[in-house]
Amino acid sequence: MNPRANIRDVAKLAGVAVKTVSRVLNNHPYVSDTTKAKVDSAMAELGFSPSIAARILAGTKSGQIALIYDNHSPYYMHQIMQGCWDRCHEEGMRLIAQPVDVADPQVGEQVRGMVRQTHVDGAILSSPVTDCVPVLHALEALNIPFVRISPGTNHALTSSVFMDDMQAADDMTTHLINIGHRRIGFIKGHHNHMASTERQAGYERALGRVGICVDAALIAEGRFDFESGVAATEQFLSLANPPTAIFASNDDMASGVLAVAHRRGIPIPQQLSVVGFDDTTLARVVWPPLTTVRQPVRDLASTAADLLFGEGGIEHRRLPHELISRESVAPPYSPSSKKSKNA
Amino acid sequence: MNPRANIRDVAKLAGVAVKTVSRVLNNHPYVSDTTKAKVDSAMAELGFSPSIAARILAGTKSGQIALIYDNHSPYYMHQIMQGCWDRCHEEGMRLIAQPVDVADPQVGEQVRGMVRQTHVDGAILSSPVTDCVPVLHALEALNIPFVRISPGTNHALTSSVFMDDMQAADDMTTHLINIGHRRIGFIKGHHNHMASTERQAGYERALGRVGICVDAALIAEGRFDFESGVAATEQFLSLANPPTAIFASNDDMASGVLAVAHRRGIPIPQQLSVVGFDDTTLARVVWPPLTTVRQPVRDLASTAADLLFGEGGIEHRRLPHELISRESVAPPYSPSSKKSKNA
DNA sequence: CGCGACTGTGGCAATGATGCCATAGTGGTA
DNA sequence: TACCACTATGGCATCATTGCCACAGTCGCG
Repeated sequence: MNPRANIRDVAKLAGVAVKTVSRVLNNHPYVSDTTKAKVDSAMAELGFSPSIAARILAGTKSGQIALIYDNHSPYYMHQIMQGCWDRCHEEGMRLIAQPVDVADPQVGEQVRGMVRQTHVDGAILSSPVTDCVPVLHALEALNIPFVRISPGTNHALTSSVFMDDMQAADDMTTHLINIGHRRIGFIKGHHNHMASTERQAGYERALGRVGICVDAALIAEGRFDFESGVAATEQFLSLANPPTAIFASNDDMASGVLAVAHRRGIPIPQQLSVVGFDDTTLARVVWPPLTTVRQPVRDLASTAADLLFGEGGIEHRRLPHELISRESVAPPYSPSSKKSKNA
Repeated sequence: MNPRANIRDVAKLAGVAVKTVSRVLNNHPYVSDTTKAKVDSAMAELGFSPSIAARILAGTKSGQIALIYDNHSPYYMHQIMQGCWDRCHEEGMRLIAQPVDVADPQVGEQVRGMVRQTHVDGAILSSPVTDCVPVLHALEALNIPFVRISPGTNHALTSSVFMDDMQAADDMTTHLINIGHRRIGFIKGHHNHMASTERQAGYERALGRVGICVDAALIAEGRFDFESGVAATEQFLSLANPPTAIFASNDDMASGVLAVAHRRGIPIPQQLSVVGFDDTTLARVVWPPLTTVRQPVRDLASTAADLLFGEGGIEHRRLPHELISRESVAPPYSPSSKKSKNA
């Protein structure tokens, strides 16, 4: 229990060379079982743990990877971190979580400094950093491998993991159509997330397939937060011919829809159907629980770590989404006669 | 833009000794302005950034601190991280976020290994790690400074930042009493958080002050999550004489109360008042928005970092809480006659 | 004028682990 | 038998920076 035993102390106690201890630490193949046992017990006795600093300095790998993010959704990031962490832990890697500000003009320089300082072996990028050009340039220049979670552009550049946002939005929209909705409001996500565009495209594709024209009045800007969901809903409900269902691009905004509906005394889902996207915890705790698309966030993150630790070839992995039906959807409200009117 | 310029390259280009460059890097007092300028421009030209690995190895400080946590509330942790991060960033420190499992018998050993490996200069502990004995022992043995956020025990041990949980719960309970409530259900927090006990004590103190007996049937176990809020509420509402208000020890559980009420068609706040604790984002996005106690989480975290960077004397800082009134509270429901009955 | 305090700079050892090369024993094979 | 490949281990330089000590010049003061 020496406050700071080093590899030399271990070597002395075990009666072997320093280099041999190093081999044991790194699971080098050519070490006899008896030697390994001696070293292991010496390490245990001294309470030894290797200094990453020295390892970085002497070796070529640091055993650390960075998670670079700029996402303001706590639920989402919590899951991303867990997924990365779990996989890193299994692999004996250390994870360095690095928040950045993609709008900061210095962001590339900042990432570069971080990588140079910490000597991380690789990086995982979470949206919207995945499409932040200065960061991508910096990482390419540094020549370290990185994997992107749900990138929107440059798919060929690096390995990536993602889900099919367009198909998922299409599925959800189709679900609403099948139930009978014809006027479906859509709240876009933050414009700096590529997924926003994809989800909108899926929404429009589904409408187009059944011959419903896209009505610009039924598409609102959003920023993935509660407040923008509220604003968009106010806008929709003030229309002469308001939608019978609202599809928000994430659960936070869908909660905003619910809040406005509650305030106005609009029963959900009887008079207005509401659906979200992501299936964060939020979707379960609001009232009514939200029908939403499950995005396998944690799996995306751990798969990203997988790819980073893997062979190194560029690989793309699509993970399946799932439509989660809860209680926020019902057939459209019809006072008496059924008149469906498009555009 | 050499991929890896080192301090020697900088020294050569600037025409000074390596040691002088080191002084500039560390803002050492005895460096002339002209020398500093030469060195700075050389560093800029080479795109130099110092290797923390070498710095750690050679020096006594690493410029890194650890945030050790085991909290399953994404909102809470998100704010804690932000607060720590902001303050560290200002100070030029690197923050290493380290999730642990306080229930793991190995947790002490794990923390010890982490500190030894990363050479962190100090640590910030978030509840419930603040009261995890193996971790406390490990950190003491390692002899590094650490600050605890909202610790429940051993206040003398280290610096800490906290709020007055008991007083806050007392304030909230008193608020409900003042509005007219006499039967107030209380949902406890997770037993491994010391704040749970404090909050319960505040609740009981407030009741006691106005001569209301504590009714064991009106106190339910909880675990700080949505589901336990649901369970506790079901239990309360099945009583012959159910409470007219429910005080949940955090916002997640309060959301559980709302969900049950909505499902049963109980109008809130007209027939049941609901209050939470923490004032996380959740309190604003559920319906109706929750009256709750604002816990200054982010400030707690940045203050913790402050204390860690500060003089080193043991110091305790209490941050103020605030009662946030929203729309989940109203006077108790009285069908016709007003009969208040205690115990 | 001489001494001490302060300012500004340089040289060298030390930090803890790995990379590369060397060495030695062992077993199979032409 | 000689040779080679493979297993198992050791020795030493090396990574990039800081701590400690030394040294030179300047300034103020008794």
